[in-house]
Amino acid sequence: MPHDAATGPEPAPQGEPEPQTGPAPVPVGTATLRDVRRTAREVFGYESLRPGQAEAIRALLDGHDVLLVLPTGAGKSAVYQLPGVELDGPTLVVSPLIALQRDQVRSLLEVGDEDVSARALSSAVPESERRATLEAAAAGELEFLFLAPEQLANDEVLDVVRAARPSLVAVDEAHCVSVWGHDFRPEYLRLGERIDTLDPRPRVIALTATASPPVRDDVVRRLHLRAAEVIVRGFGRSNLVLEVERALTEDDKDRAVVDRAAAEVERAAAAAGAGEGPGGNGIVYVATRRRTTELAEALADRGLRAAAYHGGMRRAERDDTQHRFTAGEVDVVVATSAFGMGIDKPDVRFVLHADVPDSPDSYYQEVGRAGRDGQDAAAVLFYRPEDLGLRRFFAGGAPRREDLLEVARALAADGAGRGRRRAPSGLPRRLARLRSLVEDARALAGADARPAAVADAAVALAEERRRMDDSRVEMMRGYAETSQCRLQYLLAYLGEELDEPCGRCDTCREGTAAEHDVDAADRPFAVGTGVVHREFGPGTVMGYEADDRVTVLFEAHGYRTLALAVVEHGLLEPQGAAG
DNA sequence: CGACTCCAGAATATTCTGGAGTCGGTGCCATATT
Repeated sequence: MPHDAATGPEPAPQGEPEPQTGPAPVPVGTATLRDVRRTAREVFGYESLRPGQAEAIRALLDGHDVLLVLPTGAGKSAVYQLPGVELDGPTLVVSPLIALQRDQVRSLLEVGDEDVSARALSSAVPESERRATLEAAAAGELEFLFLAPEQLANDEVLDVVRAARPSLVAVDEAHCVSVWGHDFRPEYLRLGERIDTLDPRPRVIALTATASPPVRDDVVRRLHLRAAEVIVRGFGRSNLVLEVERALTEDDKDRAVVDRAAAEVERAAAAAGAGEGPGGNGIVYVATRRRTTELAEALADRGLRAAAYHGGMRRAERDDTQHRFTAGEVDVVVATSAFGMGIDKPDVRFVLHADVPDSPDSYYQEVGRAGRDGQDAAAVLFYRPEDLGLRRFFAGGAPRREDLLEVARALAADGAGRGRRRAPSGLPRRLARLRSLVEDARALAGADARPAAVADAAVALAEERRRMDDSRVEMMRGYAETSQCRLQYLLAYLGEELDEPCGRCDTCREGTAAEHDVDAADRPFAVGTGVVHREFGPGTVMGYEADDRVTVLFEAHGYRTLALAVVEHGLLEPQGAAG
């Protein structure tokens, strides 16, 4: 399934507004794919466009908005850089991290072409430089402007961007829209509406390396992508050797992690020494900041060059650790999920998870940092069922109804005055992050609904999201406990069918995967088709587990793995069939 | 949900047990204080 339209079989998760596909595509300017290929050669020095790149660029030129899901290292940046240069007007690049913006600006400036100007705008930029950037953008002298979505909440910045009349907006790491937008960084959910205020409305391309079907759907709808083309290029990574190691106690688990890390480092060094391998180092992911330092010390006691990394460390120290990792000066970085975005190191040889992550989405994202050079890389999850507790805690946290009511009242009061949208006046920070949720609830309940009704709808919506998050944790449990091929399991979750077991993961090596590899013809529903459950409502078949269970993504209940026996009892039926 | 800390109290003279309470991830920005 390399290429599917946004209107394809994917489910509409959660009771959110319909995607705003808007008018039919209108070709942008007169640039052709041939022009782009010439720019690729002459300006950027690319020999040719790779699979996915040409497709995405052509869709953009034809007037489509695009969501491109392409593995890291497959040249995502070029997909906005090339049309950015080719199209008249500047390109706005929305990027989640200041460090990432710096890297991207640097790599563009290294192209060394006078037409390729690039600057970033953030709180880290000194005032004088900020002025210069705003003036250059307003004067139309800037080809690429990088910023985080929060910058667009600033009216001065938004006005300048509007005046610059960008022809293209690129949203990099676009899974952040869905993964972070709902609570952590709500400005991600405002992006779509901010882009809509630009006149003429630019083309939009969203780019990410990892997005499961509901995440893709969420990104398309939240960014208000128009005439959207969703282009997905292979997740399949046959060089990742997946494995799960169970432990009874935390101490046992940590010992196993240290042993394994030491063995992997030794193996990589030996292979490099014998000229038979690329060398390289690895990452150990943990769930808490505290454990980063604990495990890094344990690894250092083993004689490894180990460093800790988490979001609470000082900027300079984080940068230093990341640099030493990239330069191969440390063997292992022990990190929370803060580590990784923007790391494009080809020879990461192993990614160990000392604690289970919150979802297969996160897990794939994190193990996907290993083996980008195509050489074998180990992805080992050290698993205790108890560790899922912390993940459930993070997934929990329902907002209080009284808070939702307060936000609903503030929104209702604000809605009276039209004109440019502003943050509801006087809303404390604590409540500001509930705003998107309440706005979604208002869209469902109707604009005229009373605040109390909106608050009720928001409670229901929050509950639905919590079920979704909880079900992702359960899917992670499913991964850890499955006896089928782990790669098949992960890829099925990401919406991609792998016909045969990978033959390399632990369950394949142990033979349990083969036992459960069932002929597709014996399955009651094809993967990707719509079904209706008597209790859970409509959903989409995501995959099969063992030979007696089916996993369905329900719109209102998230992922559920059901015994196939329920089909015989009529609990689960094809969509459209009469109940 | 579960790991950890703190403290009271019991069993014994320093250590153990259990209950209560706290904390746990990801980053932008603005603002106040050194």
